[in-house]
Amino acid sequence: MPELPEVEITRQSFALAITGAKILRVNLGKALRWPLGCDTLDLQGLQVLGVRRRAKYLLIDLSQGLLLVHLGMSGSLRFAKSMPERGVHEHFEMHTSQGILRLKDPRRFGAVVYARTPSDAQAQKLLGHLGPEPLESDFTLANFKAALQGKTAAIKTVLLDARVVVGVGNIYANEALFLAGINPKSAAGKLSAQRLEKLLLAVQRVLRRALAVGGSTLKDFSSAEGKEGYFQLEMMVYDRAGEPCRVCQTPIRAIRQGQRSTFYCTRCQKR
DNA sequence: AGGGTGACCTGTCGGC
DNA sequence: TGCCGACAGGTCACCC
Repeated sequence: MPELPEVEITRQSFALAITGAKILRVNLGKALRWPLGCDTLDLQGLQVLGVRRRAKYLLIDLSQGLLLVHLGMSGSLRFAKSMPERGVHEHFEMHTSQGILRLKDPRRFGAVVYARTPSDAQAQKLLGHLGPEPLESDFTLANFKAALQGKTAAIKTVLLDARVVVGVGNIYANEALFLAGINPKSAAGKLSAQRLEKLLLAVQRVLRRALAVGGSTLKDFSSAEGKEGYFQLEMMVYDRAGEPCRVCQTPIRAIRQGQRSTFYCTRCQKR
């Protein structure tokens, strides 16, 4: 489900409400991708200082250490004063003095990991290699160019590489390439500076737009308050195989790249 | 070192 | 109706 816009919308939807809360009790369901990294009792009594985002991770700062939350492919968080009984796919639950936080994740590719310090080994493994935030000032043309230098891999695949830029997943990689008029199969290292700049701006534009409309709700994404997103209504190519291009009417083509679906317009994205 | 693949896990959907 | 394969918003580990 979640790429940068969905993760950021999730963050915004509960950060204020949970800040200042005391952790009362934590319950776990089935195993997620990685173990919590501490006893649930260790979290009791800690206070939530705030919620940040790095790449597709939510960082819940605590009075001691922090929780890294990743939504994987199918995860969503919910925060509310009270909730019905925990469902089969709700594998993490945190009762606090200000409400209950729950992670629902049917596929269990997501995770909640406790890091006692920023240098925690698991935290380093997950966050240490991450590249620039696409909507922050370190995502510059010079950095982007340097990251793609000499790469022969297809630009679509490279856009999904978190060392190059974080937060861009399959939907927004497809959409950004369309906006930039770039063929997803083009070798990343062969794109001119001018075309790279177009792509950089397209990545930012598509992410900002998705943020503005609450993210994409394809199947079941919603914010921690239960609000759905509407970006799916504006998708130009993603999941539109065979449908007419919204610009030139050419049927959208679907191919596989790196075991992921790619969608593009053969006329608007020639090279 | 870069690039490609398999693995993790559950649910859903289309085709026969 | 039922079964089976393909595929789904991610990313790490491993191979060459």
